Amino acid sequence: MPAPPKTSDARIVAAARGLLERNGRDGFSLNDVAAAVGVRAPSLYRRFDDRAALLEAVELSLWRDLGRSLAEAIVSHQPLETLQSQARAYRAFARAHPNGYSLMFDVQSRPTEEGVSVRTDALAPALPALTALVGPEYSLLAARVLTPFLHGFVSMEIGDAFRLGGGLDAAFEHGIATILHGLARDRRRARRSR
Amino acid sequence: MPAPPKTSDARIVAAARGLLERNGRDGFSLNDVAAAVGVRAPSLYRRFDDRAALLEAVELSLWRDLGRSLAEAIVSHQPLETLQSQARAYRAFARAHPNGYSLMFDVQSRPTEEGVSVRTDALAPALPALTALVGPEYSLLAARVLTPFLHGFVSMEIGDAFRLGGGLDAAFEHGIATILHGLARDRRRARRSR
DNA sequence: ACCTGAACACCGTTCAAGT
DNA sequence: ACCTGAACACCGTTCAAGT
Repeated sequence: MPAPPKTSDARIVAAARGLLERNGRDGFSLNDVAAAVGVRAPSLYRRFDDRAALLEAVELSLWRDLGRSLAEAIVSHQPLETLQSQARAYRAFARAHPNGYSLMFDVQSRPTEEGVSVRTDALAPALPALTALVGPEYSLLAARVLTPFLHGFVSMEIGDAFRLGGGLDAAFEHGIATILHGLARDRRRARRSR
Repeated sequence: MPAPPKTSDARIVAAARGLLERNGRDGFSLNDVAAAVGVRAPSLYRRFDDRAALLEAVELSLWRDLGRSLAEAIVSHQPLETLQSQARAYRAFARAHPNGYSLMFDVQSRPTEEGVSVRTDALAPALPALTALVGPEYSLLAARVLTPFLHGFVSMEIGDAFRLGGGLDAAFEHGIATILHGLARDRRRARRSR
């Protein structure tokens, strides 16, 4: 007999993402997700292998949105200005979705192959400006200075780990400026010594 | 009637810390902790308010150990060398206790007042060298560049987020060098413009 | 004084039964 | 074809009962 679906993968992921953001990782339950899409928990298993698989789908959706934000933050032909704008977009994304952001970097679940490619795609919009700033042979190393700073700063901010007062906006701007200028200087030094 | 305790706070915390490291955050259970110290789960509630309180005690023990590592890493009177040594100690600590480290920065649980002071104490051994490098009025800002980089780098490393190959040791050393030189340069510029 | 079994509410997950 | 109630194992947590 016919039995039309009551919901869809996309609706489930959207509901799960909203609930995760509202209730936090520890308050997230499949019962709530099922109820939010008008279904019972066992029905979710027709579409997702298990809780971890559903959370991974949420994670992928978050990475895609971050990639979109970074692409939209390309505001100039000046690599320095674009990278600053993208750094601000990155921070704004994390502050807008703190629980989602911490899921994106959750240590407990290793990224799958799809996860790896979605992450690579998400950060790709920042590569042209970074390469323009530091040169192609140096961009991977530079990314491994900039990205850790960004991730570390926003995850500490989200986790309330900055406790000694002072404006975080200014600290962030200063950190970005210090790092970007330091990276650009590294390149000049490498050139000179060649 | 007398009833001597079968265990102690310290033994419970030690067992919990070992189990957390072995089984991960999601595999951590009070039943396992109780079994490890020869007791039943309800007995743990005499000593800790709940699961969150026990995990917080584990977290505090980890922060104290990190502080000890950073203090032992003071190897020179040269601030640059000491900070590099401490950065390596920080990374080594995170790699030695990946599940513990991610608990220390877990976004889900806000730090308590005791948590705040233990964190401050843990990072204190790095302050003299940092102040010597960048000057007292600039050390907070500098800490907010260096600490995020350290935390971001090691949490990405632990979470397997560096996927494009290349040696992570070299990337870490390079990042530290770039940031420390950048911070020192900031100070010189600030001096000159005064 | 300290520990425990039993009970409760709530999980994630499976599966046979329903339509 | 899709959904569900019932069941299972496993949680964290409470508490009256044991010694």
